[in-house]
Formats: sequence, structure tokens, C-alpha cells
Amino acid sequence: MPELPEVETIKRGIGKQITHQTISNLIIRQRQLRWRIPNNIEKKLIHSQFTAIKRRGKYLLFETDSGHLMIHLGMSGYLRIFNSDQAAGKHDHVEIHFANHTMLRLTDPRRFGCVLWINDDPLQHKLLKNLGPEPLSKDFNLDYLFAATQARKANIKSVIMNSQIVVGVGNIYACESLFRAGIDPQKPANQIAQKNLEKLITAIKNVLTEAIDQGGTTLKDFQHSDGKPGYFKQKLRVYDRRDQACMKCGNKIKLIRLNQRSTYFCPDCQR
DNA sequence: AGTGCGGCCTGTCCGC
DNA sequence: TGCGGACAGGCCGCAC
Repeated sequence: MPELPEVETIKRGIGKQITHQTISNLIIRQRQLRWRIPNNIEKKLIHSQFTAIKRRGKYLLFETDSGHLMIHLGMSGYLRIFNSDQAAGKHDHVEIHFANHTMLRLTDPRRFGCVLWINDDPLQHKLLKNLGPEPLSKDFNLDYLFAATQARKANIKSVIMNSQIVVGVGNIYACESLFRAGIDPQKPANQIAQKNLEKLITAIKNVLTEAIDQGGTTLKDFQHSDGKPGYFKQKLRVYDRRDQACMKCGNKIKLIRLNQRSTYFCPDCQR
């Protein structure tokens, strides 16, 4: 589930409910996620409060008086709020319990996510300090992307999925953005005309904005779904539509593997 | 420095 | 119905 719109939606959804609530307990059932959850984390969190929740790329940052809890949801993670007495399932790895008898629970079947503690400025943490601009910020603009693509002959899809260039563009939205911009995902980044880079920037911003606008629905329905929320299927124009008719030209959508990732595109509309 | 892979995990689905 | 293999929305870390 977690592409940037979902992470942003989670941030918005849980923020009001958990900030300024005293943390009464921390339960860790599985420490081994992408990296092992540090041992000192209970000591840091219990009796403190989250003063704000921030996001950088797909990393969530929970601010406290003594540092930041950082959570990444990986491929299959999600965060939800429950009453404290809710029974835990097999993949419920971490629970942050609050004095008001609610808890924030991290569930992550594939365990590609992470939970880390950062004492100092989180933006200087090694996982964050080299990240590219936020896609919805004005820093992600033509001058920037043109400069970034000039040095790269790798295919454009891998470039926009590279978090050092721009954060938050995962496989689905990379496919969708390239379709909207009419760009072949295999095309070398340094061969794309400026006017097409401009289209790509607009497409990325629009796709992500639209998805964030739909986010509430996603989250609400997530518990009933297989991880592909209903709105996705309706909104997506190429992803998961192999051999179906292109919505622009009617020809078949093609599926290829690019950098080991499923890549859907229309060979006629994307050049 | 840029690029391309391997690897981390479990669950699901598809073909035999 | 069981089984093996491919695949899944991410991304770091390492070779080259």
C-alpha cells in the first residue's frame, strides 16, 4: 500500500489522535524488520509524547522532546489506531500504547519497513540527508529535473523512482506519470526534451495530488481490502492493465520488466 | 559518480 | 489438493 499518498494520508489521519497523548507502554513482538529495532527505544518513548508528526519522502517522523521516532512502511506496512485491548495478529510487530487506552499499531507482513530512533536533527540522518526534493514542492521544477537528467543515460523511469532525484514516486505512480506525459519509460533520461520533462513534472504532481485527495477513502477501506484500494483500480490508466485497451488510443497496454520492476505503458502513446 | 543487481521477508496466485 | 516458482506498491548497500 504505501506510496507517498498513502503515507501522507496516514500522517494526516493519525496526527490529531496521537499527538500530545502520553505514551504508557511500548510492545515490540518482532524486532527484526528491515533493520533491527534499537534496544533503547522503549526507554526513549515510554512516558513521553509525540509533539508533531512529519513526513520526508515516505519516512514518517514522530517528534518527541528527546528525539524522533522514524518509521518507514516498506512494501506492506501500515499503521492504524485501535483500542488498547485489541488482540494482536501475526504481523502486528509494534504497538505504541497511550494513556487514553488507544494504541498505534504497526503491521507489516513482509517486514521491509523499519522503526528507528534519531537523537539529532532527523534531516541530517544518513537515510534522509541525501533525499531529493518533495515532488509537490516548488523545488521539483524544470530547471532542477533538467539538470538532474542531463548527467544520466539510465531510463527515465528509474530516474524518477530514484529517491535522490525526487522522493515519493513509486512504481505505480511512475508508470502512471509517464503515461500521462506520453514518455516511454525506457527512454534514456538525457534524451528527453525539456517540454516533455515539463509534462512529466506536471504529471507527477497531478497524479500524487489526486491520489492524496482520494487518500481518505483508501485508508478507511484498507482493512477490508487486499491492499489494492478500490479507487486505485478506477484511477489507474496503465498500471495493472496489461493487454487492455489504452484509454487514449485503444491499442494494447504492454507489460515489460525494467530494472526488475513491472512496467506498464502504451507503446503508441509513449515515445 | 552512475548504474545494476542482490537481498531483506511473507503471502498469493498460477500452472502443472 | 499440493507444490514449486514467479511475483508483489520499497529501497539500501554493494560491486563494477
